[in-house]
Amino acid sequence: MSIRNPKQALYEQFAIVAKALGHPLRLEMIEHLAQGARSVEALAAKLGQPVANISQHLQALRRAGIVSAERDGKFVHYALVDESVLSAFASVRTVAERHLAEVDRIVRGYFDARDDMRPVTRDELRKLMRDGVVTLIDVRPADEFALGHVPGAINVPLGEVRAWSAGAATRREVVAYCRGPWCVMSFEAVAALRSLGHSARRLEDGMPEWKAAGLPVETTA
Amino acid sequence: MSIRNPKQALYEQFAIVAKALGHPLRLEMIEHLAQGARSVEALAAKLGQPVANISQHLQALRRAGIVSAERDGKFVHYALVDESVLSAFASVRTVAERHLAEVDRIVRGYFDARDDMRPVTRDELRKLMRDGVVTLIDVRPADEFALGHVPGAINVPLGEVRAWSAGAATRREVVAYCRGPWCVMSFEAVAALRSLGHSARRLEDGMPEWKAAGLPVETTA
DNA sequence: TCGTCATTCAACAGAATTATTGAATGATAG
DNA sequence: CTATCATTCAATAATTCTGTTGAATGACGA
Repeated sequence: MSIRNPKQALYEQFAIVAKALGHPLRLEMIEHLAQGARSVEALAAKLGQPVANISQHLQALRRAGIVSAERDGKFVHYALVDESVLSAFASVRTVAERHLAEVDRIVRGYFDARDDMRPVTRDELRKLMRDGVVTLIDVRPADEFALGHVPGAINVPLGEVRAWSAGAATRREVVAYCRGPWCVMSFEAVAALRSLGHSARRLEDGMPEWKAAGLPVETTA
Repeated sequence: MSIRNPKQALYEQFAIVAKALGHPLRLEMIEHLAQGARSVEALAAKLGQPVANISQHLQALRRAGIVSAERDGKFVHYALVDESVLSAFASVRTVAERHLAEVDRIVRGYFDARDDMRPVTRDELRKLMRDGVVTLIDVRPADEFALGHVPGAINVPLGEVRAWSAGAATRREVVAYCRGPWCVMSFEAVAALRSLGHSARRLEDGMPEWKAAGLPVETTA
């Protein structure tokens, strides 16, 4: 190990990146950062973690070239360096989905119990939106919605779904989306809406994927 | 940490996969396995590592759903479960190449010193081969060559490049490839051939990428 | 300048990962 | 059955990773 040839040195660099992805909290942080830049404190609040812990994990991600930091007054805003990070996240997820039995178990035991219908694909959604036959709700918190959402979507944060649905016609189908294919909030929203007599489905994935597919994104200035 | 919601449980599963990729030796093992299935002993010999160490790393990879094991008599052959692993490897590598300054340094300091010409792309190579104007050499060991190589390639393991080149016309351009874009052997082969007066270039990547692109592969039964 | 606030640092204990060693297992050949 | 061989297991020590705590830094506003 003392003498390293250039090839091993490269593998070590690649391993730094993979190792940085190898912690559940850091993966969750990446999914949040995929929605847009965040300050340390904001991230910590989202994840319910001590600020110092989040700060240290962010620095691990920065050393791995996964996030970039930009100081803005008192705050330091962290953001994903580019979409290659999401692509790495996605391929790791693909391996896990295909080959880890435990993933199957978790997904079947929790998600499917609440969502027995096929999710809506992006293409389907675009057609449904063009035809004006569905209401699209973005169940993420307002700040994330403001930073970028699917054109035509209404922001209904998860906690407000019940109240919002009271004023919505039950005959019109609702499509819900949030942060990504495994984001729990859209599952919860769909479950709540169904229990209230609405017809509801999930979008197959969420905002970062929508943006990554090159589809238009609307922001609230 | 004691109570985990399903979302966190999923992140933990994804982290298992990423963590398994987070070790230089395991990455090197994956690159070797991308050439085809290998026994524990064969892998250990290739990497110059104790068998027990390789065995343990293989089991770590197996727990992460990255490799599969198949017993054949006394031997256990390990193989990558599917191409999703290579895609994960590739995206991790992409992140590192784009954002880790150290990768730049290593590549510039070592590889570029020996290879100042553009590598040949896959499409270019197919045209050159169709026109019959280049000699394509596969500088991997014979066993890897036998398991699958680019049609029309000649197997010239790295150690035999010098001897082989003596009998080859220096006027005909040589293209060399090996295990992948960072495989050292093709760089070394090109450097050796140039120092002997040949015109030589590297293929931009190697065998697993060729196969992954859906291009034809020839095997020696 | 001072106080406040967001972030980082430093130090610590507990946990996990790693390479090594030697013994145990499982399968084949004689 | 026994010997042999490939692989795995178990135990160990060294190292690294994690989360927590409290103090230090850096920037802003009064």
